[in-house]
Amino acid sequence: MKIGQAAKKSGLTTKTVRYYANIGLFYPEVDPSTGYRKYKQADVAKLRFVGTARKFDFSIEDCRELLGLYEDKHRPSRDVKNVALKKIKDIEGRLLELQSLKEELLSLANACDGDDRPNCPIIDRLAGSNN
Amino acid sequence: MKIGQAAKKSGLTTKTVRYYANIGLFYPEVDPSTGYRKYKQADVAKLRFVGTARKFDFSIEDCRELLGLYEDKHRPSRDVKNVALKKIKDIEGRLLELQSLKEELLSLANACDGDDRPNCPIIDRLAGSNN
DNA sequence: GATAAGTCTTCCCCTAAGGGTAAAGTCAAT
DNA sequence: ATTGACTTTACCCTTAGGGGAAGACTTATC
Repeated sequence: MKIGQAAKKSGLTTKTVRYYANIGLFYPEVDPSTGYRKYKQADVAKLRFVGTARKFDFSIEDCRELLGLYEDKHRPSRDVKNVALKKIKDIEGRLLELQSLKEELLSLANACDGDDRPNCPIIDRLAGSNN
Repeated sequence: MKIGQAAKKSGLTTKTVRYYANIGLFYPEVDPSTGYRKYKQADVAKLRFVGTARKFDFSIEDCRELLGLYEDKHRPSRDVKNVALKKIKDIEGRLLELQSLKEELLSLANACDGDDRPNCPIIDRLAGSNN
């Protein structure tokens, strides 16, 4: 099938599908006479796989690795798990950072009257009255 | 003072300071004979202000707005608070997303033996056995 | 005054993951 | 043969700067 239908079936845009081919995430067959990319069912499965992995916040490079493991029917599940655990660590790090950021912003916002008057602890904090 | 010292005093890189001038976050004085940017103490304060705001995850455009409020000694604190509240909403959204992502990844990772054998619920999930 | 080191300038390319658009070639149906 | 939908490559755009080159300037030393 051509790229449009492969995109539709995989839930991606043609732009994204083309991008994945360009960066060599995997190479679809190419009709040499027209230059059109040709996608098989297995290719659509790979696209869906990558699309799902992307939703799980895996980077393209992670996806490249995961796709390799997906295609290797003899992979050690350990390898997959390691990729997942690394991503979990990453997410946990960001969670902590965002959490503390939110805390401090909340306490600043709570301390701010939010009225017509100019006095503002948020501005004060950003200006460095507390570093 | 010249850009290098202003950068040092504000804890930013010269690259960043120059960038802020280029995008018009604020315009330092420029010596017309040499083209050198000249920073005053007040400019360093602005740089520090922006630097701190950036650590709070405010975008450059947010910083532009906050800087305007910072300089306006008659701003309504409401305006500042609104910027902060919007950012808090934003962060909360990301927190929820990351949280649920982490949950699902964790349960997948827990379900994966992580040994030499190929069977892997993580791969299965990404391949769409559960959408 | 000359020269070397350090600092400044602009300019261009790079990042992640595509989105938007244009020009040109192709396919299917009329 | 023509129309309209689809495809191709190619270029610029996004965030917030980082890296580095080439040339101008400054400061210190001789």
